[in-house]
Amino acid sequence: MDPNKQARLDAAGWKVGDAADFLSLSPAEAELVEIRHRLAQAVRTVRAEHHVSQAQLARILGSSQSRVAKIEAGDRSVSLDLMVRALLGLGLGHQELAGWLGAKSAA
Amino acid sequence: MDPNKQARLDAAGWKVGDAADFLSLSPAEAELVEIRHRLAQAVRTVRAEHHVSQAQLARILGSSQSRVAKIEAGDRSVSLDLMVRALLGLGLGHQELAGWLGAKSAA
DNA sequence: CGTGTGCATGTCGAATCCGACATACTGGAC
DNA sequence: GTCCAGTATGTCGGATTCGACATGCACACG
Repeated sequence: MDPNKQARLDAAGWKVGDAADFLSLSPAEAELVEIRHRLAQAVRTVRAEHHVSQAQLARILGSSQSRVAKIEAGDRSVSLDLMVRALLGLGLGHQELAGWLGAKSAA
Repeated sequence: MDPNKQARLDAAGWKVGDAADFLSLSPAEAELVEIRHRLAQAVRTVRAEHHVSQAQLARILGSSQSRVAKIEAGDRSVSLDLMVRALLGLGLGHQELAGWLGAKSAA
């Protein structure tokens, strides 16, 4: 979070934590959320780099545009399986996948 | 594959390919198989290192021993989600997960 | 020998996730 | 302004995956 914003919120009497604090997630649950978010970002980024529309990716996956939109939105109805299949469909291998999982966040 | 073994099979008139050749999988399908195999291995290895039984891990996950066995066997009825949740339940974070995904295989 | 612990496999009803479709919102071209 | 491609959101019936349980096998200990 932007330190300036945090300072302002502090001054206003707000407690500042992350989503895990707020929802009281276990460490494992928080990690799963992080992973889902990273993969969702990866799909959106890689797809854009390849100049592929959601509809086109959907065809590659044998799915529909709406589901691709949900993948990138991190919708609750989307499993890790589908996210990973989307990335593989975009041509990534397991090594590159590991890169998206493990790389430091752009913050 | 062990080069010696391949040489022996060659001598016997066998064509030697990998599972993807045999089943004519697309690259993406082959990658998914690879990923599932790596995660299954990771669960078995990390669990053993922590001296945790399948039944104990099952309790951590809120699941049953039989499902943990299927996870480690790479059973078709097990999703990537469940495999990842198992690893997170064993205390791994997304970085370590990426390590298991991306590390070079022991061959 | 019997007993206990750990792991594997098959099957079930219930829960989740899927593709598909309808629909709505956006931003750029004309 | 009207279009249109791209994206987002909600819902549905059917497919997949879930936890649970039963059961079998192997191995160690007594």
